[in-house]
Amino acid sequence: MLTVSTSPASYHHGNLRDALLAAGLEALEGAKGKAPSLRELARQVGVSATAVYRHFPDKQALDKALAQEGLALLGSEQATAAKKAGGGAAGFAETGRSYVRFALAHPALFRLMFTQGHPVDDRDAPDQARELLTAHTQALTSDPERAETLALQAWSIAHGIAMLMLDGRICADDALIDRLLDTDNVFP
Amino acid sequence: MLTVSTSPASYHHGNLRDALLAAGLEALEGAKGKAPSLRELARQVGVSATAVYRHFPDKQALDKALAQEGLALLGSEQATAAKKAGGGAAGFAETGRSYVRFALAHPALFRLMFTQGHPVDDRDAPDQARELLTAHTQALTSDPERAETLALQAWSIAHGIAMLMLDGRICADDALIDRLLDTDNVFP
DNA sequence: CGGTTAAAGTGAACGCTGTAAACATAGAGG
DNA sequence: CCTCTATGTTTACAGCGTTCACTTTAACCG
Repeated sequence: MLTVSTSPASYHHGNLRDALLAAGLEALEGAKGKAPSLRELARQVGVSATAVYRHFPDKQALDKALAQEGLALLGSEQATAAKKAGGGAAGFAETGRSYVRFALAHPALFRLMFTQGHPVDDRDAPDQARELLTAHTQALTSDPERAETLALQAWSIAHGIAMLMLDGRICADDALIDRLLDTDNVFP
Repeated sequence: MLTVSTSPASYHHGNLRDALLAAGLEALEGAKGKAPSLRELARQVGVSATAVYRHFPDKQALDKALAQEGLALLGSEQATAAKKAGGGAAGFAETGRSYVRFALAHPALFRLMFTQGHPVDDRDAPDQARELLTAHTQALTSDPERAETLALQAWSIAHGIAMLMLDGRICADDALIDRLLDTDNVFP
C-alpha cells in the first residue's frame, strides 16, 4: 500500500508523496476528528509547504489520495472479516459490521473518505468494498435489479449507522451495531 | 422562526443575531456545498467581523445555531408531509422520503446539521423530527425496545441514503429513494 | 431632563491556512 | 563534464477565526 523509507535527510526527499500520505493517515488517526492541514503535514515530513505541490496539484488531490488509502484499508478489513466468518450470508453480515466498526475506529479518515470531493473515480480505484457488496448481494438473488437494491439498502443502513454514531446522534455501542444490523430485525 | 427586520442603517444593527442566521441560511442554500465564513456573513449583513462575537462566542456556536434552524425546518417539513399522507404507516414512510428529499434540497445545511459539533443539545432543541420518529415507531409495536430499534433502523437507512447521495456515491434519483425506502423491499 | 453605564458596534493585529511565483539544488544522461 | 529536469526552497498574498483596545449608542435613574 504505502512504502515509507526513512531516507537520509537530503535536499531531495526521495519519496515525499508516500511520506505525505503516511503522515496524513497518522494525523487522521491521532487528533480526534481533526483533518490535518497541508502545512502541518509538510512540517511533519520535514519539508516546505510548497514542496507538496510537486506531488499533488492542490490540497483536495492530497485528500483524495488519502481517501483512496482509506478505502483500500476498509476493503481489506471487510474482506478478511467476511472470510473469517466463513463467507456466505454470515460473511455478508460481517461485512456490514466491519464497515461500521471501521468508521468508529478511524472517524476522521472515514469522514474524509466520503466528505472529500466527488466520488473517488471508479476507474483507478479498485474499491474492494464495493465489489464485496455486489458479490454478496448477487449471491442472494438471481434478479440483478433486486440485488442492486439490496446492495444499496445494505450500504445505506451501514453508512447511516456509522455516520449517526460518528456524529454523536446514536450511541456508539457495539451491541447496538449488532442490534441495528440484525437482518431479522429489519422491518420484519 | 426568524424575524429579520430590515432596520434603518445605524450604528446599532438592532437584530444582528437573526440577520446573521438568515444570511447564513441563505448562503448555505446558494453556494453549492460551501459553508459560509464568519467574515463573509458579517460582510453580507454589513457589519464588521468582530461584531459577530457580541452574539456568538465563536464560529462553532453560530454553526450550531444554524444547525438548529435546519433541524426545525426539517422537522416541520416532515410533519406536514406525514400529515398530508394521512398519518399512520403511510405517514411514517413519507417521513423517511421527506428526510432524504430535504437533504438533497439543502445539501450544505443538512451537512452542517450533522457535521457540526456534538449533538444539538436535547434540552433546548425540541427536535420535532425525532419526536415524529419515535411516535411513529411506537405506534407499530407495543415493545418499547423493539420500537427504539425500529426507529434507529429507519433513521439510519434514511440518513445513509441521504449521505451517500449527497456525496455522489449513489445516484440522487427520486425513484431510487422510493425503491430503497420501500419497506416491502428491505430484507424480505 | 442630564449623566452614567453597559450593550453593541469598530479597526488593527496575530497566527493560521492554501496557493502562486521566482529561485536553488541535485542527480541522471548525453 | 556539462546540462536539463525533477524536486526542493523562500517569499509573498489573500482570506480565515479570534483577541484587544477603543467608540458609539441607547436605556435607565436620580
